[in-house]
Amino acid sequence: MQQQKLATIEDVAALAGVSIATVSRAINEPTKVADATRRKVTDAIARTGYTTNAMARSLRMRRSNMILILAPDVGDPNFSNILVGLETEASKRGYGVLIGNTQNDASREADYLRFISSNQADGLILFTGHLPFGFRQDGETRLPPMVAVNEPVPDASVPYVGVDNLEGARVATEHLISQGHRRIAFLGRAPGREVNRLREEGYRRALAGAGIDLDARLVIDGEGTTESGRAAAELMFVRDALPTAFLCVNDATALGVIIALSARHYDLPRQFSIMGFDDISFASFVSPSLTTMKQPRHKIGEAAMEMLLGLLSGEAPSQQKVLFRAELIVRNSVARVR
Amino acid sequence: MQQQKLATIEDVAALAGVSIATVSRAINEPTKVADATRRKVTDAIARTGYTTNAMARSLRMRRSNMILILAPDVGDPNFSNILVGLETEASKRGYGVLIGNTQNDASREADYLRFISSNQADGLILFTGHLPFGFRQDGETRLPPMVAVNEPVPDASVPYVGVDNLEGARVATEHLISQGHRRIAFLGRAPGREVNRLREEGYRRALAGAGIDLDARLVIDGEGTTESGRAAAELMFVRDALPTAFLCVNDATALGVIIALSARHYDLPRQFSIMGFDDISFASFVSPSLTTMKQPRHKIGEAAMEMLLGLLSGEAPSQQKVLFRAELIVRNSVARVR
DNA sequence: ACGATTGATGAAAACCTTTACATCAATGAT
DNA sequence: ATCATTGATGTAAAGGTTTTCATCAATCGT
Repeated sequence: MQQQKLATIEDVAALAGVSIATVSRAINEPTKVADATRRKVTDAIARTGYTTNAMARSLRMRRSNMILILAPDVGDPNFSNILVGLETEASKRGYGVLIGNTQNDASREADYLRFISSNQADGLILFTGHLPFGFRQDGETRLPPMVAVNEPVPDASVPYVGVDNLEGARVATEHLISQGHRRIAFLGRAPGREVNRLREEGYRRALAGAGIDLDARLVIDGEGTTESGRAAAELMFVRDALPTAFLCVNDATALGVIIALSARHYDLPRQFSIMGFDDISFASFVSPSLTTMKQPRHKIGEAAMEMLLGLLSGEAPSQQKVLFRAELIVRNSVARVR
Repeated sequence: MQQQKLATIEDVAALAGVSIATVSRAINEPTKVADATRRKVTDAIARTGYTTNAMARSLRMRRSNMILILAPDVGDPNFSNILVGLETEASKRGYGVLIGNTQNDASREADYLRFISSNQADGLILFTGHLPFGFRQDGETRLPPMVAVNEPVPDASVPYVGVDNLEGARVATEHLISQGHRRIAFLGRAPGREVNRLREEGYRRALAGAGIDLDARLVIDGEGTTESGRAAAELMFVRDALPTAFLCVNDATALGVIIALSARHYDLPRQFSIMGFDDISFASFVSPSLTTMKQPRHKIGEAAMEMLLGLLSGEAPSQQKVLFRAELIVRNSVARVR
């Protein structure tokens, strides 16, 4: 159809009056070719509009210089910023990225895995929090180089780059305590999810550190969605065990709490303080704007990609786990307790 | 390093006791091979764990069965749902997708374009609203098959799949009129942006259709961000020309308006009605929840991909422009005028 | 002045497929 | 019984690179 017969390395070689080997070298190892011929070659390249065929190159080199990013949902508010970091670092090192949107669907995961086994990608970044489906079956197949991000995977052999959730939650809780709060609820308990578990642990330690006894009725389950936040807040009213402040496992949950409390016509933050975690984009838009812990997403992306590319070039991972500190962002959803 | 010598078609052939040609046929055109041998081959494939090398295949076939999606920002709330539609249709037809996050950066666009010229992708989906950078220079280079989505590109030769903005804005405006509003503001005028222009035009036609004179002070510029929405609302107070209802060019703008009005302690929607466009995910979360026009994003994605794949197989595009109707979603941000 | 070293280049193999063409046996028609 | 047709399979070429090895000229050290 539209194949207008792209120029190949042979066309360039002919035009420049050299062999294809020389052209290849002029492109990839310019120092190994004499100045005069290099000029002839670059000239011929410009004239022909030659651009090297990535397929042929990958076939020969047995690697694609591509990284596959597996994400359950590219719409996730944490995703896009981390992605930019990943891309930045990858392109700096001559790699491209490829995004697979799995929707947590096993067959989609398996589909995307073929990118690896068919050499279309050399390494893997996992947002999914678990090994992709195809791998879980047979433990014996060698895992490709990969790095987890956003959510660690249970399999300990996969390095992880993320935020220090425990420490972050502790800082958040201490911030609330510093504002005089003693009855602080934790919304979003989910022992099965590593992130939630760690944030809860940070919360507990901060309370313990301040000598505050934990009221078990103030810890509510939730997976971290807005809806779960709303439901959790409602549940507190049903139980009639009210806190003065809500520490939410993430911003989405916090948003749900704000919605629930606004619907009950409370004056925020005067009557209740609310704290989130993540600092997703509209944490600053919602009203009251959300005091939260900010994940350094760009930096996380860069670090993860750097680690993966290191793995690819044979380096042993310096550490299995790289954690960045979350930063306290003070906005308007937390007030001093009355 | 981790290259443990993947099985090739030759290994399979040897194991099955046939030629590599037969293996290839058994995989790609199963009917052309006898049942007995086909069984032997599939068996051998299973035993070797063979998976066909996409690079070699693409090199030989001169196409990759990959589609490149160029998006300025994967975090855009409209993006992810359209993406799912694109992916669904692509994978149904044996294609994979590859996402390029351009950040509206010319050099990134050019980078990603090499995917096309180096045969790593066969076609292009554009979210960017313009031809990618490399193309704009030299008009003579043949454009690859591509389809625009979300935002049309000025170049008329690029087919477009999207929502009927004019009609949708008209319906939205008529909804406000049906609630008794006569002083309706339009926030987000930007004649240079096709989407904004069309929505404004729909607004104007609805007013004209209802015999309402347009008060020019009620039309405010804005590119469509939350911040622009907030600023536009503030500007109305400065001008002291207040409407009873705000038609916002999109939900992000509407959110800005809600923030501005809430900050001024107005009771919404009793004192002002607000309408958005797009139905992005948190339109239902914000308070008051947003009455808006819903884009059928999944359907748009599917249709766009279908059209692109049609182009790739040589079909002429049935139409240069495919528009879906937006659906009115009534929530709580619009009230009858008092 | 001569052999050894260096530097630049070319020939050809290898990477793994798909597919046009050839081959061969079996079937069908006369 | 013979010839044409069909169906299944194999052989080999082609797709565009990179890279090893060989070649050759020029430089260097003595």
